[in-house]
Amino acid sequence: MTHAKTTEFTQQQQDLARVAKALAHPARVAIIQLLAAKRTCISGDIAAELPLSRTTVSQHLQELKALGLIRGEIDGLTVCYCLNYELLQQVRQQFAGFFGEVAIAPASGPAEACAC
Amino acid sequence: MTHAKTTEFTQQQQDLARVAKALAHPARVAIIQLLAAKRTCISGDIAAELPLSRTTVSQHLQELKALGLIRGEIDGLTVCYCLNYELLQQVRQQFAGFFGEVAIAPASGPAEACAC
DNA sequence: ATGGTATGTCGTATATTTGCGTCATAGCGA
DNA sequence: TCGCTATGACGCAAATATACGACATACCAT
Repeated sequence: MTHAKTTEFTQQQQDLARVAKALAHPARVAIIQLLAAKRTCISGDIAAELPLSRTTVSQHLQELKALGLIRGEIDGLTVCYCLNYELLQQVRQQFAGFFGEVAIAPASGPAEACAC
Repeated sequence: MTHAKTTEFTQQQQDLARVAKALAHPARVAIIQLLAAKRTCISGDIAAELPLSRTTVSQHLQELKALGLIRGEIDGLTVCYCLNYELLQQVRQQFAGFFGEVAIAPASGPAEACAC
């Protein structure tokens, strides 16, 4: 009985893990914050603000874009990256739901054995 | 000017990335949800519910414990794993703050060039 | 003590992530 | 047209994450 594998992970769990992974690197957190703070969202400008090479920043941008969290529109020579606020709101709800389900102390639940 | 590295990542960004990484795997999301749902939080029981070997689940538990999100108390032969609700609340606030800063559409900001 | 059970640790193999240099592409201006 | 600049794509190396079997430990019941 030591390993049973009765259930698979739910879609909800996989979705949450996917978006969490997008935030699992300081560079990507910083990129999102930068895009939220500044109006000028040019890829090159972003790279200049981060302690990473332009190539690496571009990769992180692609990852965020693949998830749909940011959008990139070509504007002549430069590329304009912007946040996808609709999806961000959705993700915010996703996290809020998770923490609402998980972060509330038992308080007045049924008695249990575990005392920790 | 292509790579400048003017700033480092802030502590806030690193902290958020660290907790996000903890949620970046479906197994760890599932573990937290299990601990929140059930009162019986024995390591073996947890492993039986997941499509992973007991060893792997134990590793994920160690990762969560290292971050402080869960606590493990030895109870005779078995180990009682419980959520650290205080820290979870803190993390919830951390995410709420991040999304509050980032997920709100500009609406009536100063005019900008980018139309996407 | 002895055996059985529940758990963590270690070593290892594979997959993924991260970071960056180099190249290719594509637009802009002289 | 001819460079020049901004940017993504490709390939590679190092680091990290993931998964698991085999072993070690510790506890309980007999």
